[in-house]
Amino acid sequence: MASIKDISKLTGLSLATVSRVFNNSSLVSDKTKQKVLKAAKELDYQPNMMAAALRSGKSKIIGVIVPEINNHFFSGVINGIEKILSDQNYHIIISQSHESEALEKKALQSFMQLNVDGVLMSISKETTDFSLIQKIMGQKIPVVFFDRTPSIDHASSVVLDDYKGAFIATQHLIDNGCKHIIHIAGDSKVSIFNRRREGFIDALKENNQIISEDDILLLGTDISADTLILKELFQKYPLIDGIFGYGDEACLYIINILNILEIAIPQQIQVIGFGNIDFTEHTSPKISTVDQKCTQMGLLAAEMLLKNLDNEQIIHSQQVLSPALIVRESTKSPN
Amino acid sequence: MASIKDISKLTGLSLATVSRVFNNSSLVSDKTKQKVLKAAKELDYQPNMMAAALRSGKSKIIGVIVPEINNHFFSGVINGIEKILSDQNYHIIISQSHESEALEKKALQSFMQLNVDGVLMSISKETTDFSLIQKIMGQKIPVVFFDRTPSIDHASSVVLDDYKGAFIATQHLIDNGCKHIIHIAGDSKVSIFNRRREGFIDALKENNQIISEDDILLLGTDISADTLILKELFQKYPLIDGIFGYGDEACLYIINILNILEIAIPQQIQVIGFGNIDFTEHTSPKISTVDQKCTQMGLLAAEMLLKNLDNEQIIHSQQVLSPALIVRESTKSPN
DNA sequence: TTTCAAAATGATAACGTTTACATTTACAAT
DNA sequence: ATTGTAAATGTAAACGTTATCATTTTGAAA
Repeated sequence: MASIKDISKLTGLSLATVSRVFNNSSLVSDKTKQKVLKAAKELDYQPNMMAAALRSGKSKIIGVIVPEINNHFFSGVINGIEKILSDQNYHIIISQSHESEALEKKALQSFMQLNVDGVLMSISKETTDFSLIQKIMGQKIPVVFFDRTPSIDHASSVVLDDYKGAFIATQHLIDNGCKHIIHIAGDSKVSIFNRRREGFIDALKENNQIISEDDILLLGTDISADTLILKELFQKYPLIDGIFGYGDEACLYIINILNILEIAIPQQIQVIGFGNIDFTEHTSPKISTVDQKCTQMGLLAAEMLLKNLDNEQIIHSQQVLSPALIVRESTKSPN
Repeated sequence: MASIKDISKLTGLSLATVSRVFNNSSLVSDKTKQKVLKAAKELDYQPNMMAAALRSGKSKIIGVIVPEINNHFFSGVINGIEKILSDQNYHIIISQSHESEALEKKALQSFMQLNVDGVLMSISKETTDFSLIQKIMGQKIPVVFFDRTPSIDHASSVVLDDYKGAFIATQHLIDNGCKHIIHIAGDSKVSIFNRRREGFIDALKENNQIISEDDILLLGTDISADTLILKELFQKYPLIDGIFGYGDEACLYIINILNILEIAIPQQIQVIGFGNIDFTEHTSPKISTVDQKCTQMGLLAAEMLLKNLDNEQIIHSQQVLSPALIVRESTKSPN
């Protein structure tokens, strides 16, 4: 592999000037610049990131941690992140926490050894100890959280207004004439799922609808058991006419159960999800849902990080994105 | 950040011995080893990968390129890769080609600048020029391809027997009594989709079933247009009783259309897919499919790479995995 | 005690950059 | 012609490791 030294020899210029060319320093004449670039091409020179990183202290690597890459939402965020950072010649290293605090810690350790210039992350469900994250932040490495944020002061973050998303989804069902709506809730360890639940409850309250304990269900483990649960619920409350699921997968699952119970969607029961995952467009009926703006979240998080990479002092800011209602076939169109 | 130098000062040992401790060299006494480790803990020492990589020429980084991380199959492979490599203290850097030759090239360039020790990749649909890949292989950097392999001599690879998978899926339909099966084909630029088509054709031939041009369709762009196409096809050939889709998403799409056309699955038409993506278990009916052994593919590819990382001379080998039939509700059970 | 090999440690030069500082060159102003 | 200043280039020391070679220590055998 050719190095800067070889270019220096070939052109007769010093190491410093050659280096300056690749860092497009202003204090190098156009003539020598061309000479260097020509030699570089001739020798098929590839800059050695490791050496540059070692010397400069800047690795040009950004570490990204998500719970699972195989998740429509997170991979959408990653796409947004890539769009911004690869333009700025940053290398991105993606790690998965698989919702494990230990794996998340391991990834962060790895990032520190690799001397990443910044971190973008969505914390795992399990994580309760933020000391390592705070240590990294203490070392003046900018960190931006997206979607799932830790309870830490002075943290930069981009999140979705999950409360609002749940609220507009529920409001949509109410506007469509639903009088008795139930909610399939997500893991209460995840704060965003709790906020969706709150949005659901408040939308009902604001419309003077009554909610009982029975109206919020945790399903998704065993389809035959869950089918029975729902069947009994429908017998107990025959007026149920709307379901708001905490996620699109949950809706697919519920729709499956409703099909088994031979309940017509949206005629008898209207169903709305959360996420706007690709498959919602390909199911029958197509699922109404709430778009999470994943790509935009990635773009914003990356931009926020970039600002802190350039600036000397780190500025913390919190951004909240508004979700968008997507009406398809599993709910009626409001008149 | 504490360095090896600080440990050296604190313990009074030379840089060399301290370094040896972290590379668990055999020629360092147990006593000094403990002393060094204690000092390391005290100073919260984190080895600097960049420096080590620069000096040793080994970055301990493996580059992985997949077309899309948001794809059940590829993310499954990545999980397999991670399992093997993170145990061996390798850092994994994942890039997406998004099926673009240019982005794939960019990722490879990036890998070279980062001095990756090895590459695991599945090439993009678009890629026709393998010169950069060959250049990397020429530099004695081991490369292992998975799933989608280039037409290159002396390449290590792990692939699925897509032909066999298509064959057993089709055979399953025939065993279930299907007399007229059609195939929803995938992009002919992707060789694995072509092999699936061949497997389909050969299974029919072997069972003395007749195939016409009409029996292989390319759908998936416009659902109302495709509904019309299928409606006309079913009118022309009322005996159609089986559909083999090149992928699970295609099946979801087809099932959606069959629902619109009010055709019963599997009573009137049996449907089988390819991939065993999570959602196939949550649809109604649950989709019969072919498992692609994605995690196992990742495990094997990573192991193959590891062997070549240790060995001085690179040994090329090709491994072919056998797919497994998964029978669910969209096909009948064979008697 | 001496001898010698093996085990353990040390000194030091790399690896390929960047960068502070020093030097040279170019060229306008005197 | 001389000076002064800015632009361009050069020198050399770092960055934190590893690896070669040299040196010391250890401890068993003679």
